[in-house]
Amino acid sequence: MNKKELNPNVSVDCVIFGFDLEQLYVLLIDSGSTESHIPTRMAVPGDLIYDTETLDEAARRVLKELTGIENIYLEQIGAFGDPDRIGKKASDRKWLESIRAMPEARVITVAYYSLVRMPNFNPKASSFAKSAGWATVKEVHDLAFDHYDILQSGLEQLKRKIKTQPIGFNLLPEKFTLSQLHKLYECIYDKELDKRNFRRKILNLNILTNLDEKQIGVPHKPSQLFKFNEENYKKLSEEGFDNFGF
Amino acid sequence: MNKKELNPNVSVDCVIFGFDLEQLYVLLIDSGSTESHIPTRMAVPGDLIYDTETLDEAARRVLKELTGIENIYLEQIGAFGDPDRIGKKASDRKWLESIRAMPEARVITVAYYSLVRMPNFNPKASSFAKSAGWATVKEVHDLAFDHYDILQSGLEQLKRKIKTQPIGFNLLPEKFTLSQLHKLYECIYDKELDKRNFRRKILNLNILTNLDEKQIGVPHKPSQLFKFNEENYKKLSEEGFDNFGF
DNA sequence: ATAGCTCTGTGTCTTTAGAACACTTTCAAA
DNA sequence: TTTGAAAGTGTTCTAAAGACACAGAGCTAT
Repeated sequence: MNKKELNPNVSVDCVIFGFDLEQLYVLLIDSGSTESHIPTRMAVPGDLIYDTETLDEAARRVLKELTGIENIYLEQIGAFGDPDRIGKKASDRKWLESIRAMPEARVITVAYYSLVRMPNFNPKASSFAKSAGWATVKEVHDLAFDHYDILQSGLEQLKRKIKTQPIGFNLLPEKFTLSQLHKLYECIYDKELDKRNFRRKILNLNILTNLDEKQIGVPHKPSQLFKFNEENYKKLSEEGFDNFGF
Repeated sequence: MNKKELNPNVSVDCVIFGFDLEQLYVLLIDSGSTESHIPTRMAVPGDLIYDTETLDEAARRVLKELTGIENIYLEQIGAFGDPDRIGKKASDRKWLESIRAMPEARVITVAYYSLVRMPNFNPKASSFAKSAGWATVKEVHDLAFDHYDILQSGLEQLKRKIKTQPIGFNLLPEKFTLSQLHKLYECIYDKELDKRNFRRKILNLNILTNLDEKQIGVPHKPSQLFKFNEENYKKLSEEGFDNFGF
């Protein structure tokens, strides 16, 4: 890939969600500045696009560079194009100057969100991130540029999408318990869901395979382990199903 | 607005939906070429953006230039950025050469859809449209560039959105009958909906005001006229309502 | 060994919403 | 005044959502 093909007008930004079986997280990078007069700017990872790649490819490139993983659930949130979006805050401009050839150019960004299995990887530094780490979605109140808006849009879209498609499994280990799935939905909606009703609904969909395995080493009654049954889900959605109903 | 500020890399395209109380329409422009060896290219209206305007403003500018109307329901569909999206078809390139200063440049487009009252205006020629006219959504099978994909995405988003928000009223006259509203939903979903169930549901929402007026001059029992009650809808949505349930 | 802690796992009833279904009324036109 | 065309109106049945409480199994601490 030739650096000359970088398009200075269009970037992609990726809201990467993770779940540690307790809380919902988002992956943030920071400017890592050692100059104390430049406040650290937390942001979601992103990069300018190359003129030879599609927008989805650009997003996957950013994800791969940061996480090393290639097959990640990815979906576009939309385009963000306020002419002032990257220049509103002085501290943002400082950072931009350090990473972009044309820091003053207007940049339209196309935002994506993706869902990953948190334990699968440690985010690593990359060309666009001096350091990277997980923050709980709840604790994030301010981000560089318009990234807070982007995060909220991504979260809304996740809430909407997870009602009608089984994308939550991308956030869980391959083998998971019903309680963990239950907790995931509670975290995403930020509200309690009745345990029995939740279990009834999800089991009636018949899209989980009971592995006849149990948790080991837990200090309480061990739970059954399940995995997502893709075939049954396909059958279900071919019948016109479009609602998990949570 | 200064032409020098045109950004050659980013455009907006607008899928404009209309409803004539019988069918759902989309507004298309064509190249209007008189040279018979260049096939007419139907497309949704769009234009490159200026570097000083937001994406929404660019879309509204296109809408205003084409229709003369300013306050139009508008919502972003998303970004379309395949590197080949405008150069795949030879006939598209011919047209591009006639309207763009840099016809070979890669252009990412941000697509919007909007809902208008069809009888309110006649689309007029503009800087980007030698002629413009309505086509029923059903009869459209092929459009320039990736505009057919954009149309389908817009239609999907409309279907989704109209389930949870009262945006359909933007397609109807200010005063409308329940049958007209019913027909609108049937057209958008392309399937029959039970008349009595539809009326019951929509009336129970209490977001319509009965105007105590009747249709005049119709060759059958005249219908009550209603209008959308914005205040009641606001109350309803503040209570957390998010489902029309069709 | 046993008492206590913690999370798992299960069923019923009530309420609400959706789906199916047919006939009478009103107006204009012939 | 008859006819045609759409308006307007209720009930029943079925399916899903919501509310709700206690026994079981494994680990730990004493």
